[in-house]
Amino acid sequence: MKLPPLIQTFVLHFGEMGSRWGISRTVGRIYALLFLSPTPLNADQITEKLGFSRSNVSMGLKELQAWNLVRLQHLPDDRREYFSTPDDIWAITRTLAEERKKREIDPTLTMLREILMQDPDSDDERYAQERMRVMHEHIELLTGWYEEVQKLETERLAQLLGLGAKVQKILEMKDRLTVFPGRKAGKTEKTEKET
Amino acid sequence: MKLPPLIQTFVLHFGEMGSRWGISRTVGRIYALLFLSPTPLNADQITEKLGFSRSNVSMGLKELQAWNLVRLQHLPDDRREYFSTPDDIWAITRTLAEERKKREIDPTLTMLREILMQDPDSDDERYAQERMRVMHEHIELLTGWYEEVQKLETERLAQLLGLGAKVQKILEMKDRLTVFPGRKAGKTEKTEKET
DNA sequence: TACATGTTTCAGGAATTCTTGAAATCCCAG
DNA sequence: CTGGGATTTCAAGAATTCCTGAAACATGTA
Repeated sequence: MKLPPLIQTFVLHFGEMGSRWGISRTVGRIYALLFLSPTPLNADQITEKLGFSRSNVSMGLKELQAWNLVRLQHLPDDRREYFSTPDDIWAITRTLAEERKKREIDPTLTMLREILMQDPDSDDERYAQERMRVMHEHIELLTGWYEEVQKLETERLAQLLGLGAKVQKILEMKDRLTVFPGRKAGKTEKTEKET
Repeated sequence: MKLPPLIQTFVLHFGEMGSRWGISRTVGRIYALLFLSPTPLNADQITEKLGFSRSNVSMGLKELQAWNLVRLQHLPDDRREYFSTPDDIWAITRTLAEERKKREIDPTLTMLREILMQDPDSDDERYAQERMRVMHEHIELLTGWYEEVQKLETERLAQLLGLGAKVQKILEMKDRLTVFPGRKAGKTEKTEKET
């Protein structure tokens, strides 16, 4: 692997982190390389730059495609497949969140729903089921919020994140409006749900 | 392993998911068992219920302690160590988020900061560094928001999540107040940052 | 100190995951 | 239809991670 030092550091880091992110070292490095590349790369170029086998690169690219993390395109007068990552970092984040949810959360929600439909046979099971009910409700709350937020335009999302905890100020304001309804109270009090 | 069926399903599921969560099968199962248990359990009880080796349980508990996911306590007149998970699902979520950030995000932020201090030696490096700068800024925005939100009381947080995308309504309201300042505009326009 | 109970360490075998090269497949141009 | 570049599949070897039993260690008690 011969890469400029800055790029190499980044690529190696992504490789090492790969295991913590649920992908392999190879896949992490390929992604990192593509992310930093000003132009799309084909499999042979990746092989050459990273120095592992052609088939390994092929597998890695396949996995990245399954994650929707790379874009495949063709160049004019060239039969080879070129890969790149989206330019928009927000888009990347959205994809990442979506895919991780699909892999890490959804199966658990399904499992919980199935268990909660069954009847407990003992006190231990009754207690366990109650714990699972709480967990299920909690995850639904989190993913429900996530899905709503995922729909926001990037601009709004950035605005929300920029606010940080100042959201609290807004919530407090809303409370005041709800408790002592003013002109705008009608609009906001519908947003009340549970405390 | 002999457990009531509902509990066994949950425990096995957590074991299988373990790999996707960055923990091992063993650790996943131990955690699941503790989560569902109405009383704290000691290592021998866990060994007995899950049916793998005592030392494996010991390792697993050690790892769960490193994650701050289990609480160690002693019972009167008993020298053995008993383990349990916190009752509060919000507390569990906060811990999980904190630890994952520590393992999955922070090292990358550190690496990015180091690279960004260096001078590029070529156009490729210049381009790469620009990509990294964007990534770094983006992650800082996300983690900055996360840290703010992590400080909120659980009640406020639940309120925020319950709102979902209705937050957008509030943001729009804020916009209106900022553009055409009314009585409350002074308070909210300070929260403006970047769009 | 000797003993009993409980916990951790650790080296090696088991299981899983990763990586590779060779062969098979695909697909377009001529 | 054929030739050849491009990609994928696959079985086997390499590397890594997981799990175990035995031994070491720790701690409280007599």
